[in-house]
Amino acid sequence: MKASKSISPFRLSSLLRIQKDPALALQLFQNPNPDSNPQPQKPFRYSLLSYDLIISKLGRAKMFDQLEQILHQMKQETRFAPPEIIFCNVMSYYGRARLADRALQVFDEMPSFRCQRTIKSFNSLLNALFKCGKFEKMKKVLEGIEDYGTPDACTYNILIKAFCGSEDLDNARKVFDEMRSNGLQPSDVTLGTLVHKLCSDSRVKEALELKEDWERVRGVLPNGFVYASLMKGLCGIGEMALAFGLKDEMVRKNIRLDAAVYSTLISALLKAGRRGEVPGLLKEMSEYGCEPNTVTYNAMIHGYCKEKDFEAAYRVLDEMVEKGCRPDAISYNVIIDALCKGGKWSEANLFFQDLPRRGCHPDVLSYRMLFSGLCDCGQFKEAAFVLDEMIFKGCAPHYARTHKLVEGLCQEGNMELVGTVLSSLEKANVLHGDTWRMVISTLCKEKPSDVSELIDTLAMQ
DNA sequence: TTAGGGTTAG
Repeated sequence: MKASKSISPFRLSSLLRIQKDPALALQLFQNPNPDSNPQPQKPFRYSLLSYDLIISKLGRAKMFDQLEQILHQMKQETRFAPPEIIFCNVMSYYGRARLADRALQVFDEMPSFRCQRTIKSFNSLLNALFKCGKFEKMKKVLEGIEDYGTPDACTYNILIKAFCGSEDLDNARKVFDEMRSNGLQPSDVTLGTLVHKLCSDSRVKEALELKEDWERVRGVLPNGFVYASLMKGLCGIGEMALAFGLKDEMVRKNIRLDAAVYSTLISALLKAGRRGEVPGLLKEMSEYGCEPNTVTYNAMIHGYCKEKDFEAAYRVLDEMVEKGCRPDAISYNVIIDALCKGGKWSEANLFFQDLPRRGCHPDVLSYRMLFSGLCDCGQFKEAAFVLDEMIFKGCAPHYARTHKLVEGLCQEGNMELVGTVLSSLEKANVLHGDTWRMVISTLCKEKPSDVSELIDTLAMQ
């Protein structure tokens, strides 16, 4: 039998780059020569690029345990010292996943990878802590900033964003002043942060003035981030014509239009009942070489669901898959919520059960929406089943809904299921005193003999 | 993918 040729490190990185499925990419990384005959004697020499690619794929897919394994493997490599950017990215993934301790751990371990920490990785850690809401830890980390370099524009932008997010505009202003006194010019990123904050506080007029001033006085050219925030703010106060005017301004000034700008406008059109204008906008988007992404499709799904046009929403979902754009939890949650609110609880339940086949794992909101919908539709048995599963998956339900479920079951006289639900809630530590009192009061009225049995059952859990 | 925007609900 002819021996098959082993894959080269270069070939592996090319294959990893085009593999969209992170699980398959990991399989490929772990076993780059599955058909090799005989099996190679020497261990595979992974390139730094392959490490970078697999780490980014696992990070984006939130496959953190596998990512840690790859990091551990990379630490054993003696042929190279990994570049700082890999660790910056990993901290960024952990920040987005609200895993502050893991981000801190990565930062602490960088020297053991023979990687020097500069202000760049310091900024990544700072931003990860901010995303996790760990403001006290941010302060503590900032005390040691001198060990890693001088704060740069990125450091200041993170701090401005953090103070804006915690409504501490005085400190945001102080950081801004310090940035300038240290000779650093505010950038389009700084502008984007401030405009976003003003718009989310409904101070759209001030945001527009700021954008004009910065462009005229400081020469800061607003980018797509700035425009998308302004457009959303304007649409929110009913000034859609002005929002569309900003899009024209972007074209005039040759500022790159992107999917976020169009997603904002499509969402606004649908909220305003101007569905007929959406296809034209999609066509224009395509003419500017800009493809719809998951957010654009989600805006359409939401708009069609609001109109109870579920067929159109399903068509968008199919189109996404056809075009290689992966639906996310929001795509599905919007449909589940709308089906429930439209009384189509059975269809919502079936759709929910179908999620794993569609390659999507329900999140806490998927469970809460279905659970709430089933309670609202009076489908208490189904709701109890979903509750059990969501608690098992570690997703906490809202008190008002669980109370309504138990109340519904009490009214139906299904005390056996009440017992099961109460023990599930107790196990998840979300059994509220009012719910408990309501059950006891119902039992005392209807079946006093069952009270001690229920207490015994719960005591045994 | 060291910093900034756009889609769901609550």
